[in-house]
Amino acid sequence: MDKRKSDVSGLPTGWIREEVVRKSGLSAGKTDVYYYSPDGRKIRSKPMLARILGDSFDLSAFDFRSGRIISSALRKRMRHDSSLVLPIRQTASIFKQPVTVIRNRPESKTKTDIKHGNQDQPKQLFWEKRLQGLHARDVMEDVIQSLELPRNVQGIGPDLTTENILQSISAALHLNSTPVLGQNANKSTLQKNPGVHIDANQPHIQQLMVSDEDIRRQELRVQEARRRLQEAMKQAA
Amino acid sequence: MDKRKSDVSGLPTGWIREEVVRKSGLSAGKTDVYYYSPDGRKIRSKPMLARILGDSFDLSAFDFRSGRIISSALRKRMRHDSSLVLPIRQTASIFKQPVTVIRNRPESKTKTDIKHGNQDQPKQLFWEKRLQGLHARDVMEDVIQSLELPRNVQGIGPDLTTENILQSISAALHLNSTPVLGQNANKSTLQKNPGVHIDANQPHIQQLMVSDEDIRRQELRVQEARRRLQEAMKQAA
DNA sequence: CGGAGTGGAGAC
DNA sequence: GTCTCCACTCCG
Repeated sequence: MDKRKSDVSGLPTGWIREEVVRKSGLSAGKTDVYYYSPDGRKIRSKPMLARILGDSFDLSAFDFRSGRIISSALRKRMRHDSSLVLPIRQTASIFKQPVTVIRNRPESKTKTDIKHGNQDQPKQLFWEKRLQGLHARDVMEDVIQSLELPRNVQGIGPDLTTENILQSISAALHLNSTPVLGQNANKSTLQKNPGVHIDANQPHIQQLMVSDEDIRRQELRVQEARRRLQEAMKQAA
Repeated sequence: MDKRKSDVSGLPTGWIREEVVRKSGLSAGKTDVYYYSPDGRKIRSKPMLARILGDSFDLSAFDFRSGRIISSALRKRMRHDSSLVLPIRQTASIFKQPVTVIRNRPESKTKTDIKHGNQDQPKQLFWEKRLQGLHARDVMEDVIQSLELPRNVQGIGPDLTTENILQSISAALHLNSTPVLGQNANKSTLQKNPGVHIDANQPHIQQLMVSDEDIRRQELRVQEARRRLQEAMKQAA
């Protein structure tokens, strides 16, 4: 069968994404994307998804086809004919605030300008640093310890904590529709001029090799964890 | 029961169409259409119908749901990108004949033109007159006499024979999905400028009133015919 | 009658 | 042009 199911990074847990290739007809070869809600309902479009999730979840940046959060969702709004659009400031943070529009050049010129370049909201290069000093705590108010990173995962940037690096990787895994690889430029180039050389779509780690040995070691770890879980469940039964 | 059976104007004689209304579930109120072949088989879809009729009957313009020939079936083909479509003349009678396409205006202009107005094949207003002088004959080569029309069925048009009027009514009953009423404009207006005032979707008769008395008289005639048939079958048995 | 699968109008 | 979304078909 030409189907694939997978978890969905952009939705609450329990949602499943399915991709079905059309096998015949005028649209043969095209794919349809479906979601299954935790209670098993099949969802065939974003409006239908919005109806089921209700106000509990903000879908404005959710891309139905890819199943990911796309910050460029904004781009769509900017394509409207500016003469028809209400005078609304076209940025995300204060979205829907009325503002005054002043037009003193031909409309077509204005539209051309808007089209150029990346329409995403600017992103701070090291936004993770704003979270430094904040900690999740358990019910006893004790700080929850962070994960440890493998030695070959090397952060790139000024005074990044292990948490910062994890935040950076986590955000990339959630937001990217392209592979998450890390920074391509070498460390000294990056430190000379981060504003120019850092790839803002990649996490702040050096690119690294994952060897067959790494994969084998991880498999063993998973097997061991499963064995212990099995043990624990036997004890409970 | 919510069923209706009727003859099918778009199929060879002997075929019966049935309409069944769904009574419950998510699709309550929707109807399913079935056909019964002359030998009693139940047909549930157009592909199944095509398989049974084989090449003997062209279903391309047959609309399964309504049971009628839809000349606008052509419209679908005309929407394709003209650059991808084989050079085929887009008219019904010689459909699928290769022809040469000459383009000497911008393609967008051509497409815009195609979109406007009715896409059905043009129809001669008085095509029935081309059949004048042709007669069905029985095995003895004698002309089969036409029906007589009731006095209140009045033809509208130049020198229409009784046969012409019957042909016109018959075609309308076969092709229309709307009620067959006759011409709405009055006779003198029509004769002044038929090209403007004739409704090509209606037969060439004046609209007429059918009274309760007409209906009663027709019922009596049918009852009499049935009685005579019953008589004849008794004689044969 | 349900539902997978496709068609196609409308949005972009 | 391409894509989205939902109505519809067809068969279980």
